[in-house]
Amino acid sequence: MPAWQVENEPPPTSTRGRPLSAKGERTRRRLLDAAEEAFAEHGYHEASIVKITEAAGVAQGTFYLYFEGKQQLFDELVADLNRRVRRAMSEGARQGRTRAEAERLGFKGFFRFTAEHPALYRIIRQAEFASPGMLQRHYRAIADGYVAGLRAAMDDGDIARADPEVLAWALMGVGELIGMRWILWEDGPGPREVPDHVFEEMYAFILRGLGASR
Amino acid sequence: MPAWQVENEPPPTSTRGRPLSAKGERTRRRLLDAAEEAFAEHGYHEASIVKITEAAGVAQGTFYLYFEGKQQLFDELVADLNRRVRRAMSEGARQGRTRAEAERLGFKGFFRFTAEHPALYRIIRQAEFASPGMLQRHYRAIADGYVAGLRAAMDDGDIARADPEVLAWALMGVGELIGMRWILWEDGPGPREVPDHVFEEMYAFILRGLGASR
Amino acid sequence: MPAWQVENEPPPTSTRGRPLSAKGERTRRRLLDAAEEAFAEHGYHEASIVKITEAAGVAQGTFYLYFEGKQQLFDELVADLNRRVRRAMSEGARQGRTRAEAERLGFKGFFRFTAEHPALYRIIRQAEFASPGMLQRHYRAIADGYVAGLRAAMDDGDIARADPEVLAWALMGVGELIGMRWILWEDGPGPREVPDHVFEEMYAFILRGLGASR
Amino acid sequence: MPAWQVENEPPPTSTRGRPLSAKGERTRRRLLDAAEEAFAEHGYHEASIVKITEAAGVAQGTFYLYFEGKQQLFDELVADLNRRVRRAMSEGARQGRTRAEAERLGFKGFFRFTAEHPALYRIIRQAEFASPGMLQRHYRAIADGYVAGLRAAMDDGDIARADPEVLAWALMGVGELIGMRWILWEDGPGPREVPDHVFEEMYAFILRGLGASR
DNA sequence: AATGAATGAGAGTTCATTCAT
DNA sequence: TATGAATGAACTCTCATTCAT
Repeated sequence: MPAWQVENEPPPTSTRGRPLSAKGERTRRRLLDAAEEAFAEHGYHEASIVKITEAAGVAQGTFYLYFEGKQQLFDELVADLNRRVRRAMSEGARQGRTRAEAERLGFKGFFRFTAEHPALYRIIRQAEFASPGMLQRHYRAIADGYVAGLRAAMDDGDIARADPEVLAWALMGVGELIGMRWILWEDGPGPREVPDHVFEEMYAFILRGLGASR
Repeated sequence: MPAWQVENEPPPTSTRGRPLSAKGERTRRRLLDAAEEAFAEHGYHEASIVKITEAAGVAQGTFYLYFEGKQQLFDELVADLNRRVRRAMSEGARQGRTRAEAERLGFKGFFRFTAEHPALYRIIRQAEFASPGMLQRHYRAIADGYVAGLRAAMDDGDIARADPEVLAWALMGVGELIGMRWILWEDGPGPREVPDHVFEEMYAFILRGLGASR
Repeated sequence: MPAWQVENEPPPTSTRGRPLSAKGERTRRRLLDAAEEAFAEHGYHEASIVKITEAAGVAQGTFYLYFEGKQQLFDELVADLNRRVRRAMSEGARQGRTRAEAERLGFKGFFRFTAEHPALYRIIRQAEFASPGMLQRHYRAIADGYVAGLRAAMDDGDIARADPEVLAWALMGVGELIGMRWILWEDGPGPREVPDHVFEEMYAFILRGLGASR
Repeated sequence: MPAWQVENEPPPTSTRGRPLSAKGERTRRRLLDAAEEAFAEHGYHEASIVKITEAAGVAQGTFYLYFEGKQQLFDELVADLNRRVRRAMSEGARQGRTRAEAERLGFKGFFRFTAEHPALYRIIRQAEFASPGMLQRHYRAIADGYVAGLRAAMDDGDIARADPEVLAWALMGVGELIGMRWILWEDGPGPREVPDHVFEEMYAFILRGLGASR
């Protein structure tokens, strides 16, 4: 029941389609990291190629050896982040010995990831305009994971029967706004997780909402 | 208990101190409407002043007679929309004869408004970068309404005791993602409300989650 | 028999379609002139918008108030030059009292124009790649004028019967390479016409070739 | 009287002084061929080194082992094509048993070559800006061939006395525009020669124009 | 002999904003 | 109150060329 199982990603290639040398792969990674930070800090439009390449320590032209353009880079970043949250959620869930525990840890995984990568939120939210297709794919992929988990839980009688699609989006919404409020907008230095009591209150709300037998 | 009661602020009707003539007010309104549509359709950056003034049928220079710049226009739009959703929610709530009914109708009001003004979502979500301060104010104002309502309901024993701040953000999250999924992303022509069964499933989830006594 | 009669051109407008103010028309003219010179001197690709606007004494952005882009400017220039050569040829021809004289003066008109506007050659020849469609239109329009004139001359028995389309292109070729050799490539300052004896030798060749009765 | 006899220059086969190995020569040839096609199809500026090396199947850096730069490559291509047209014309002429026949076949040779190598036209015409010096040399070399042939014909009384330089450029012009119109611009697949009747009409025009005794 | 990652100047174009009218 | 021509900085992207391997 690692509901958000992540497909294997293809090895990175250059714009011309050739596989990358070790050095090339390093450069590409530097660009991706710089871009993630720039997009998260300034937003899609203000994060210029100049800023990104400067931060990565390469020339402007170099950028186009590894990405087709700004848009494609952004898309790739969204896909990458999506893969990574889902992996974080799955890995969290896998730790649980009971299903109930697994679900709980999946949620925790989500918050832990967003605490460590606030860029997730900030990049995803821009996708509304910068890359609408990717945005929908992102939510869809997470929703699918929830739907699968919820359906299994219903079949086992762990939670009340209800439309899992509706519940899935409700759960995502809860996670999204709680995370936004207590992780993203909490200032001060360093990564910060959702405070325990907030998590507990939220999780209690969810369990009751789902009609959990326990 | 119109929880999101809107302060009776006068709509801004002056520029550089001088009050606006009737004609001026009309021009200003045309610009605001054009901007709302442009921002919603193209996003903050792609919605250029040229596009906006063209749609409003005025010259580019005219724009700067009514607004200090693009940013200030956007801020004003966010504030305006915020006022309008809150009024829609309050008005919904006011129709209810019991508190339970009021809450339910408040929620309905929110969905009705977003169905009629998809611009709300699309503009709010951009505010993350285009106007971070306004974004927080927007959510804060809605959360405050929920908090007040929830607190009252707890006091009356209608729902279980819990941290109303957490619940408020959870509820907003549910509304946001359900609306996004079933209003914003549902294509086809014309405004479209959340389907009934989705609303019911969602609302049942919420009631259970809040521990509503019925 | 002004065979290259020129259609009336529409009044110039701005990019947004509005008719131009007097000042606007002056700016537009300055840009066109600067562009003609730049294209003729440096060729399509080397003639950058920066060079053109600098020569015209306006900012880069101003360019786009009057033209959609570099390509469209170039096309317009080709159309403009085409119109002007044809007018020069027609006006030459109109001076002649007999048809024979008219033809001769039409040819003279062509050479006079190219002497005064070497840009014609240099711009037309680039059109091969910069704007293939315009290039064909240019030659076609001139050829049509020749065909009409030749047909009339055949009907009157002034020249031998032959395929006028072939003859037209042959005549254009003669004019083009003679002009290139003796006008364009002749250096030294100032405009320079084809030397008299060259013109006479060339024209004798043509008359014989056409089987002119005298 | 193979008027356009080509000097027996050895094809260039060295770089930086060192003679080329067999493999090197093959690579160099591949680059030249790729370049001819690229220049003909896209024009000087659009034919990038990337496109050329890609088409040739070598790395970008390899290019600079064989050529000093784009410009020099282009010059060499022009020289090469010039040599080849002239050879084609000479070889055509050599087939003729009488001078008259030789001249005619020389012309035919020109058209046959351009039919098989439309790149000739397209590359030459770009030379106006890409390599002005080469352009003049190209026409000069062909004109010289015509001049020699015409002078000989005049001495033999085959054609009327006239300035051979003027006639030479007139003839080149005729060939150029007829070829452009009926070879280059005739679409459809595959190489295409000038239609017979066009050739005949054109050639009759030329013979009359030259005052050919036959 | 060959590679291909890297460069950086320069291209065309957009756009918020100003200001003389 | 309204215009719209003009600005110029900033943008994304291309490309001939170099050079360490």
